[in-house]
This record gives sequence, structure tokens and C-alpha cells, in this order.
Amino acid sequence: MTVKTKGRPRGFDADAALDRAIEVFWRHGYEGASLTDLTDAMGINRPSMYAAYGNKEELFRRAVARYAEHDMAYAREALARPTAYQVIESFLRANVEALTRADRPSGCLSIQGGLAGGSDHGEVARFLAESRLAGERALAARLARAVDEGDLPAGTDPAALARYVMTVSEGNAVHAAAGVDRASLHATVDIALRAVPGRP
Amino acid sequence: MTVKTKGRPRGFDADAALDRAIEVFWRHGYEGASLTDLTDAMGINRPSMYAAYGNKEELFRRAVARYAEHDMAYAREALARPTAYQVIESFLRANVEALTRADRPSGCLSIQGGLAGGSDHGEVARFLAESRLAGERALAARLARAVDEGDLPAGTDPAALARYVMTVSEGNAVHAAAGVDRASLHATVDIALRAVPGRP
DNA sequence: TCATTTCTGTATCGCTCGGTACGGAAAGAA
DNA sequence: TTCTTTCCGTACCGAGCGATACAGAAATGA
Repeated sequence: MTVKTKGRPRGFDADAALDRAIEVFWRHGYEGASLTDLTDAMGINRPSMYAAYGNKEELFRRAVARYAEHDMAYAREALARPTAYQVIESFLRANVEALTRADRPSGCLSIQGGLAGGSDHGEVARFLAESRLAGERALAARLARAVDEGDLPAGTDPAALARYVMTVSEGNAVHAAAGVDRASLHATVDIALRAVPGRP
Repeated sequence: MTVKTKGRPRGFDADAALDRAIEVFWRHGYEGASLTDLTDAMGINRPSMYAAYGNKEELFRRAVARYAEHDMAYAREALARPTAYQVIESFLRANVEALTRADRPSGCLSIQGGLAGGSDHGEVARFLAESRLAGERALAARLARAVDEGDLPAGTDPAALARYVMTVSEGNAVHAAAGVDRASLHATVDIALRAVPGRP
């Protein structure tokens, strides 16, 4: 459904440009990514960026949203697995793959984007933390269902287990950003899974 | 030993000033900490900072070195425990305490300082990654000794186990930076320890 | 064709960044 | 006291930052 509009049409693909912006933010973090870096990578000039996205922070939020939808689709797929153990294993394995894709920067945009409150008053860091927490809550809900179904031992704390899984995933992201290779991250997952109930 | 020198003596305590700088870098990251933030917190003005430390990056390296020596002393103490399990538990527990001290920023300077390569070409991120890796190697060496001593099961990969422990610690640092409380981080450690051989 | 609307490119804004030149102040040495 | 050395404070540098004003180009609708 292409909307008919008056005026000169945009000369670039906004989603494709957003994908380029994702990589720049991923590599350099929110603060470290300058508008020159961004617009050069996106193949547009500044006023076009401002017209299309508003400002740098809005561009970042849009980039993170697209990242969550595309690059983290594996997380939603993992939640659909039949057992809690499979959910967790599938998530951690796919996470390792995503952290070490050859065609993408190492690590995870949500972590590399910015952990500390930079020049702003932690606005961006809080936004990223909240988006990670949303994922943790989704996993906790799935694990709570597993407890109800008897798939996880009664007495298991689904929120704590979900937090543990996210902790491993974030730790792996930190390692990946430091250049640790895929096989080593999988070895970490091998060990991490020993702490998960319901291992086959 | 106070060295007698000619000329006007420095009007501030360089180590105390460094402690203030640590907090600023910790809260805002390397890039997010401006010279104005730093010198204001340190109670000195710019030329004094440049005379005493060289430049911003040198100040940061000195801050990280002091941080490693003081705020991470618990890591060296943990390595001295008699068994591998105690080493790991002691490290992860003390780490959680350090990540959530009321008189310090939440999280860990080594992580919050900067994960992504900012405006520089990843210089600072690489430096921090290398310093974390040094800690991981020290732990791996200690665990290798435990394997030799029969304290850990034969066939245990000490490097992989050390990497797992550091992964949990880094994941907890990410959570702490996001505001997760101390009890929750300890709950994560409870689960993480289940994957460690030699549990009492 | 021509008025209207929207996007593009240049050129620039005010501001903050990391870093410094320079003159005066404060100490020891003689 | 006077010389020498070092530190402190002001005031400033060029560069890069995020963000924009404005004029011309490119599309639609009448």
C-alpha cells in the first residue's frame, strides 16, 4: 500500500538507512556515533535525517526498535519451544550465534549502545535497560507457565531463573564485544546450562 | 618518605583526586565524562589535571589502575581461598557486594567505562577488555592448579570455567548498572553456582 | 502550464569538546 | 632578599558536535 502524497518523494529507503544506522550505533555506541558517521553510512545528508527521524535520539530509538524486531527475532522463536529447558537452550545458543555473526558487529546493540549515563542524564542507558528488562519479563512469564505445567520443578523461581539466563546472555555479549570467538561462547553456554533444571 | 623538591608544592592530593575521577568515569563512561565534569569533581582546574596526569586518556588509565587495586581487591583475596569452589563463590559474592555498594555508583567501572569503540578507534574499549581478560586468566590459572590438585574433576577445562564465572560477573554488572538490587544479584549467583563442580 | 508541496544540498549556527599559553603566586635554595 | 622552580587560575584555541536556514530541485494536482 503505497500512499499517494503530494510533493517530492523521499530519495532513499528509510528502513534500509535505519539498518545502516544500527551498525554504526552498534559499533560506536550512542554517544560515540556522530551524525557525520551516521549520515555517511546511511547515504543521506543531515537535513534528510532530521526530516525523516526527528533527531539523533529518535533515530537511535527507531534503530533499537528495528534491531529488536529483526536481529532479536530468535528470542521470540525460543519462547515458543515446548519445554523450559529447550526455551533456555535455544535462546542462549541463538544468542551466541547472533553475537558473533560475521556480517554484523560483534556483541549486542542493547549492551554496546550505552551502559553508563553519558552526557545526557542516563536517558539512553535507561531506555536500553528497560528494553532488556522487557525481554527478561517475557522469559519469566514463559518459565512461570512451565512451573504451572510441571515442566519445571515446583518451587522454582521463574523470575530468578529468567534473570540468570539474561545474565549469562549479557555476559556473553560483553565477551563477544571483547572479541571472544563463537566456540568459546558456546562452551560458556555448555556450563551455564548445567544450572538449569530439567536437563535431558 | 616525603621527597624534598624545589618549587611550589602541589595543592591537592593526587590519589584523592583520582578517586573522584573514578566515580565520574564510572557514572558517565569514558566518553561521557567531560573534562569539566572531571575537574569539577576533582576540585582542581584543567591545567593542574594535565600537569599531574598528562591527558584525559592517561587520567582514565590511572583511574582504572587504582580501581583495580582498591575496588577489586576482593578478587585477589578470592583467589587465595583453599578450594576452587570457594574461590568462585567468594569471588561472585564479593563481586555482587562491590556492584551494589551504597557509597559507589552501581555496577563496574570496567564495564561502564566503555564497551563500544567510541570516537577513538576502540582504544579505550580494548584497554578495558584486556584488563578484564587479565583477571580471567588469573582465575583460569588458579582453577588449573585446582585440577592438578584433584580439587576439580579431571577433565575440567579451567579456562572455560573461568570464562563462565567472569561471564556471570559481567552479566551481573550489566544488571547492577540497570538498577537491579543486591538480593536479586545474589539469587542469580545461587543459580550460577549450581553449574560449578565441587559444590559442598 | 503553473501553483503547491516536500525533499535535497550547501553552508552555517551556537555550543561544548579536549587541550594550552601565559602571567602571577608560592614554595625551596642561596 | 633574590633567584629558580613549580604550580595555579584565567582566558582562550581549533575542532567537532548536534541541529538548522535557506534556496533550488523534483514530484503531484488542477
